[in-house]
Amino acid sequence: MPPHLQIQRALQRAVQAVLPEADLQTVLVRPCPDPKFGDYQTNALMALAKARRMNPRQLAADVLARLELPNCEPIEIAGAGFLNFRLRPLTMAAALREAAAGGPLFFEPAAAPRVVIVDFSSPNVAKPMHVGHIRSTILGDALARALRLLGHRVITDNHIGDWGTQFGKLLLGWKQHLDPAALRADPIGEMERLYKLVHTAGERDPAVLEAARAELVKLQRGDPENLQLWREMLELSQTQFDAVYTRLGIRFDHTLGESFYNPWLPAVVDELAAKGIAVESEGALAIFFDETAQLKTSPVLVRKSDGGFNYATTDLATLQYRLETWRPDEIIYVTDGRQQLHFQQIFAAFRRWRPDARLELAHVWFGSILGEDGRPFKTRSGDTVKLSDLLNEAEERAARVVAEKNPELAEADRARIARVIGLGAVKYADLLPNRQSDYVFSWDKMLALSGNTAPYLQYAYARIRSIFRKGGIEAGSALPETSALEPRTPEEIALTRHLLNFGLVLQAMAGEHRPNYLCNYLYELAGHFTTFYENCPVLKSEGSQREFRLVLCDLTARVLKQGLEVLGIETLEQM
RNA sequence: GCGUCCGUAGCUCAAUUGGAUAGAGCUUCUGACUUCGGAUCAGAAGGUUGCAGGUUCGAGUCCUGCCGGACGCGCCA
Repeated sequence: MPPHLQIQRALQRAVQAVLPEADLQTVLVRPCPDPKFGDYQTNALMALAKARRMNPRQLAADVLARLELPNCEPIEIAGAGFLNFRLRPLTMAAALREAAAGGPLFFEPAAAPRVVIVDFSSPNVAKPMHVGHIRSTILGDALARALRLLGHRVITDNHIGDWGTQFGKLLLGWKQHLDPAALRADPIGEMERLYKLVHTAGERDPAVLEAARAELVKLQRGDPENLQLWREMLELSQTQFDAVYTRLGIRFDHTLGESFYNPWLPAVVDELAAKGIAVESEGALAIFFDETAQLKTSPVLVRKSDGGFNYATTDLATLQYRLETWRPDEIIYVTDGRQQLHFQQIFAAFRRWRPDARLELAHVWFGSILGEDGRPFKTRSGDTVKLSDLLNEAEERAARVVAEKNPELAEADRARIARVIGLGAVKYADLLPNRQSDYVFSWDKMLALSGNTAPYLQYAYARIRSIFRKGGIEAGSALPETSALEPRTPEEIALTRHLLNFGLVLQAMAGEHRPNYLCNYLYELAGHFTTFYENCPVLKSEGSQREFRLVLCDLTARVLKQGLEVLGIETLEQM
């Protein structure tokens, strides 16, 4: 078991002995902000004391008296009531050995795995995937990977936008203005052109809008011709989506679009009406809320006055289907922050509809991508940047740098390396900022290859692999005794301390759905490694010191690799 | 009007959700030994955390007011 969990559990037992009614979920340890205080600390006792009007230092003393931690140096109470823990060198050595011997890298897989559905990406049919889709796609994929690594059963589902009013305009455009050659050359581009054509015409001529609406009604009633065309649009779009996902290394367990749930919509609405949850309002069927100030601002419609259904209806039907099909413990929706009200409405409606369901619902939202002018992102022509163009540019820029830095590599290797570096840079740039901040899109920032970027982490990894190549050593081939694994120099100690925190950070990332925690951890890890690398020769050292340093290098490489893997980023032996 | 989120170094962003001296990258400047990859490293410079109050052992974080911005608010998804 990783040391921080040993401390945390001992601490929780001691707290329970002193304050039997305390919520142990709040009793957590974390890394010390400054090594001079120790390796780990807790500030939970101060919060517990405050809530009970107790003297925090007295509470700390009482807990301390019941705390048994043979793996730590004597524990001190500091400041207003912090407890600081310092690991004995042999404890660090034992933790390193456990991981080096093939155990988990400083984390403990979940004892009780949860079933978690991650709903992300969700592009729309007949539209190109643009930079706006990248955040949901990459963020959702990283969260799914983190939860999987921690031992949970993760189900990913791409809830694509394959139904709705846009198909009226698309069908009309397809029937009147389709250019078959253009469709073969660039299906999405052609469908987008058709949609815009009808949309613009509709703004001037109400008859066009009426014709589009008629096509939509025909589709919804199951007209064979329109259904056939709709399926064709779907298939063309799916091909494009798949190309992007393959490139990004992302796969979904399921792709159940909105249309999949059509058969259940009437029954869902009937049940909501029968239970009195949804009520008649201005000809439509609506659910009103008063749970929070935000929910009071507006009701949600589950049936329009013309009898049609909308977004909320589909989402409720989707919830029901997922609940019955997969029995999840949690569903995570990864979408734009503009949908916050919508998801609060869905969640609140669900609670009333299925009050007994033990299901956690999380809306993991992210900020908008803005242009350099600080306004929502558009290029000068008014179109957003296509995702495929962004990825192309990333690979091209990386290829230029690879050619410059490492011209002796074979051409085929260079292309593969440039691909890994370019895609890594894009993904990392997207995962690094706090997801809730709006961010300003910039080619140079998105595609930067130095500083706090994926290539910096990949470079640290490649350097370690280079040490093993140069020394003719197989990583993990000879594992020294625990006594030989005690860090001694300041650089060794700093690197070891940081390695030990990998599990803690993974847990925090998964718990709060924030991949930037892991990005920052890995960046700091690479920084500690580089400092170690500058100051502590590995291959030229001797005896047990050499063995220890090789283990440290190997573990650093493995944590970097696994951490990057969680972010969906590949590593390279050479770059 | 109501609601949500935000305002931190010249620029782009962090700050483990109330913790100890607010940290990085980019930019600028100064350095790096015939030692494992210079996509690197060491150092310098850069701050009244929008403004004014309040809460407490302790506030960038919580509360109130103001200034500024983005977004959302019944028949789109």
